[in-house]
Amino acid sequence: METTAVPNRIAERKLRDREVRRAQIISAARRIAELEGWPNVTVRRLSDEISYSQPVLYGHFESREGILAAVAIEGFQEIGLALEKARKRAKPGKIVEAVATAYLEFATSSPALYEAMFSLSLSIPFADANTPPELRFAFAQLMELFQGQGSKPEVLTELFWAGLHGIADLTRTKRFPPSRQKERVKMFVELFAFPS
Amino acid sequence: METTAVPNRIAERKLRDREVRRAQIISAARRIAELEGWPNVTVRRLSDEISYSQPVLYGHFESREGILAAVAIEGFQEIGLALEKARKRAKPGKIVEAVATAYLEFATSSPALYEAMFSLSLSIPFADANTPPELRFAFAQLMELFQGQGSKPEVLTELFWAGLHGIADLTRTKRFPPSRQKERVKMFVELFAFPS
DNA sequence: CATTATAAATAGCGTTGCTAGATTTTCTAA
DNA sequence: TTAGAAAATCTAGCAACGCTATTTATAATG
Repeated sequence: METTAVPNRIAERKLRDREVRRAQIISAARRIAELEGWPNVTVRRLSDEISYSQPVLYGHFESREGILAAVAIEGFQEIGLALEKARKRAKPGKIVEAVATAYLEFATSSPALYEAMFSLSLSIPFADANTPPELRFAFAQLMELFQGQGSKPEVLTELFWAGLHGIADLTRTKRFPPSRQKERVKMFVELFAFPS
Repeated sequence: METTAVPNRIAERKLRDREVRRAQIISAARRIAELEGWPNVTVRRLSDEISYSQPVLYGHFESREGILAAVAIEGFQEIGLALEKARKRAKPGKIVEAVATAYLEFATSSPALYEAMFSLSLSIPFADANTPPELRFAFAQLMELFQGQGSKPEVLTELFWAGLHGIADLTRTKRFPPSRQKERVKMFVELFAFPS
């Protein structure tokens, strides 16, 4: 019973090490992307950051795109939690405003992460059975807002999401001047606060 | 008077030829992008399509990105015209709906072009003095819709644009199922039809 | 300790955007 | 008409990219 127990502990340690390294890769990718942009997140650069040779990365991810996809999923996890927190802490009547603000705050404070989630065209399945739970959870937070009222909460949620994403994306790509952001959010919230 | 007239005609012809080739490059880029995606639009591939060597392309554009930027500007020109047409032909009371539909129709029918305009992060200046006129014109078409009513037509226009872009982008990247598109447009238009 | 299994590194392939330098074509002027 | 200048174009190659077959080093096993 001990001759098998030792190999188990070793195997477990190896697994832990693997996870640590995987996390390091994702973390390095995020950091570089946020500081220097996604084109600077090369496989060579990442292997340098974690002090391993390139092929090691391919033991963790299928391809460079796989790394970006992992970052994106981490992003969906985080935005989901941020939206949930905003929704639960908001005063009644200010819920829509709080969630909208949280969404845009997330996009503004981590533009490269937001870019990975939406703009880099990664092949993450969405509205089907293989959709990662992190994505479902994030979308569910938006759905909560329009659950009671109206006849088509799904469509309304989609429009709310589309509006927020549009603002975030056009701001991120410098189409919108950041100066009017407050006004924009105010008017946007009014549109969705009481959709007769 | 003739010794100078002849060189002029030659110079003019050369200029015409240059323009033709420039247009060929842009056209080939659009075609390939729409059929095979932007990653397949390589400088080698383009030089092949126009039957010239690679360096010739760099006599027309500063870089590969410069070619994509030219495609994007062509796209803004076209969407501007499409929106204007929709606005002018629409029945009174149906103007917002007509423009919204035209916008989404444009994005759906030329997804790669739309991607070049918005998703590929090209450095086209926007809200400053160097903004290309094609962009100003396109945005002006949206502004027309909310000119009379409300106190802040600019902000309202931005929100309308953001909403349309959000729908277009999330549909293009498979976040939204195309099935509910009609419903989405209907509800979206209602939100903006009478913003008290 | 010898052997086997596993983990990691080296080295290199094919492709990319881009460009210096050689070459050809075109125009100018004697 | 033709020699020389100017302009246009091509050839060939660089550095960097994603990715991988093969070799080498490390670790676990009997």
